Amino acid sequence: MYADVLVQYGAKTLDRTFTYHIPDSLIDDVKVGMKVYVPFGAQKINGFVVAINDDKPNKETKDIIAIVTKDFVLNSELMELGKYIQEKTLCSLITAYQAMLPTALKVNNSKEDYNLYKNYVYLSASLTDVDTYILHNMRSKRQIEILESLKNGPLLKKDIPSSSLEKLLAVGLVKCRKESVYRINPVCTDAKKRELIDEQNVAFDAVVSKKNEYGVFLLHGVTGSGKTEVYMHLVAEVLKDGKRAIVLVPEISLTTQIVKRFYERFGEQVAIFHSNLSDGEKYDEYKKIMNDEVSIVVGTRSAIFTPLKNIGIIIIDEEHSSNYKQENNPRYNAIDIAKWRASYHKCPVILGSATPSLESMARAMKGVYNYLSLQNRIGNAKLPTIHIVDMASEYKKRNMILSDFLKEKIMGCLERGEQIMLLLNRRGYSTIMMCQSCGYTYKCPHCDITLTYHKSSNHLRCHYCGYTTFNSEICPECHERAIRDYGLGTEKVESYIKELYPSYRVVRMDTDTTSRKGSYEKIITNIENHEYDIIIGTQMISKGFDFPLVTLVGIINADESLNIPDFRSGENTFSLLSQVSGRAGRHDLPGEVVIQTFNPDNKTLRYVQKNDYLGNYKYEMNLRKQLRYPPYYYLVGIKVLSKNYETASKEATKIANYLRNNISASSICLGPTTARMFRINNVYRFQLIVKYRQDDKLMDSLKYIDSEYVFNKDVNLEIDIDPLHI
DNA sequence: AGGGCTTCCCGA
DNA sequence: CGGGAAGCCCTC
Repeated sequence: MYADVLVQYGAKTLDRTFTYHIPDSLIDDVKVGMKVYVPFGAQKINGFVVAINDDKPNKETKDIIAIVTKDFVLNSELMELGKYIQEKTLCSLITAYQAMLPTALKVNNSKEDYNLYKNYVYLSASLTDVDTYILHNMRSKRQIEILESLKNGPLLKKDIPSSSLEKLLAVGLVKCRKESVYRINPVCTDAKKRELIDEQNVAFDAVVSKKNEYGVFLLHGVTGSGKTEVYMHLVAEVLKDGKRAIVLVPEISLTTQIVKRFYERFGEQVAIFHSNLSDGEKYDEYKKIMNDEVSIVVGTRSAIFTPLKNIGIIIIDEEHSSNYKQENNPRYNAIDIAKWRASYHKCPVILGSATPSLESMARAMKGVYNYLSLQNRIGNAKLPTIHIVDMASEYKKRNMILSDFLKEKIMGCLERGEQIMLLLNRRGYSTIMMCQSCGYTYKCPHCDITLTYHKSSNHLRCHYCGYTTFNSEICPECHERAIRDYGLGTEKVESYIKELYPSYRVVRMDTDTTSRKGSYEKIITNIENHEYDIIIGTQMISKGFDFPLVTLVGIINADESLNIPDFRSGENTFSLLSQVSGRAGRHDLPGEVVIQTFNPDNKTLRYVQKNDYLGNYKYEMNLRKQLRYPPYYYLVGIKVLSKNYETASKEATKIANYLRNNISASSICLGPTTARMFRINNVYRFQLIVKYRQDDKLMDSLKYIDSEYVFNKDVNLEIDIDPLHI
């Protein structure tokens, strides 16, 4: 027998199988989807079996040396899915499989055992023998106590004093046993099920009536309308049929609150899966899923690849989030994967959002998706009142961070003992360092970007290549002592707020304060317990949070998001601001939102103020139509990278010419232009954009140019199909 | 990807 | 002539 094996390296040059002979000793054990150890040239490396057959190949073969992980096999559904990812994202097949596997099981990983073991002590003699021993040793109180306890089940070795244990082992009454245990053990607290109300029931029934077929539902529900409760009811319904469910959330921060609710309701039936788990934890959860010990997986993007069988529903919360798209190879979108898997299992996909992406909404309008809507907040809660403040006049009053209006609102809130959230979508202290005298700014010598000031270490750092230099107060250009920081970061806002409200408790939530394991959960608990009055944060505070005492949301600088030069900036700003506004007044207390901006008449902001999703949708759709952007056109982004400026430019032009001759006449190829970051780490970057509606030639043309550069060491290509940013 | 074989360049 | 870096090619 022979096995077709993919080798562990992701290089495009190796994107094909190699055929190995399966030695007799392994013939019964080698299976498709297994990791094997093989000789490869002069090396010995890991490979991944994708097919087994018995025709002898013309070429000479070597023997598979060993099986790497005996108890792990990728199932046939996921083997198929890998091919889809390869086809869809133009990555090598092994890259697709690698992306689907947790670190512990990745093909290039040779560490064998990720199990966590505990030592147990258990009775190894008959109860009669034990009781006889007890009768004869009445003075050994400690030993008797242990034996009595062991009658009810094994104990942890570490809980037994070693002197007693040694004695009991010696007389042969007990034995030790090493057992693998799970690191995460949820507890079901039997939280009582909340009943669904009117709109929720309509949505629920609509999905249930089509629960045994593939279909996509867009659940458009305003913030606070109880989407999560609908998800939970749907999951419960699916479990009743003996099927299973995947629930995706966009970021780790959101898993915390949603996982808590799923644990409370479904307990140990739930596995959690996100990249903040340790390799061992992820391995454990993966194992639970693989062994059919759980029925629900809650997690971020990568959770879509977990080997859950018999899936009855896939739910994607906050479906508009850009986090579902992976920004490096393979550039897949979890929503596409969800649709693929749902269609494989013939079950529904639920896309939930308060601000659906234009793509999803357009599909719902056309009837491609089933449209479901939740228009009202639960209970008495009303949507918050939104104010827009013009910062131009505030700057004249020297109010650089907070307007008088927002200060007034904050004070009122603090006096009433309520909580405040302030959003600023930029971490760090300040954006740029500039000389006030000559206008010099610090730039990275390797990249096309200004350096960011980090106050705590007094360093200037490039966020792309990591270049770091000391901050000097003297301008290297004109030698004046006039270097000043401009622009706002969360750090700066935090120190300003602390100065302004010294007797109140302030917390900052951004990647810098939440990166340590557990710190995130801790901050959330502390906010829930009202140990903080003011919460300052980046967009991570915008989604999903439900704190009853938060009644005021302040957006420090709405222009930050509005000014990003991307065709999606309007859409993204609308959803960011709507989402964060939705944090205010979710329960009995009414909420208010203050948006600070230099563009008070901006259309997007006005739609946010009126809470007019549909108005914004129509406005944006009109722009997209005129500019031929999604959802009217599909996009492909192609980046041409080279250390040599001329080479990059020349090759990009060559590719553009090739494409113009080899795509459908209705498609458009733009460029080449320099990419937005035209130099990163001394690599020059040119960019092409293809816009198309339907193009039978495009994929083959892309594959062709991709293959043309496989062996080119001076030029690298990055092809992004359906990019979120260009 | 990475190891081995070939080539090519420079100092002696 | 020899060593070492650089390029090239192959891997079942």
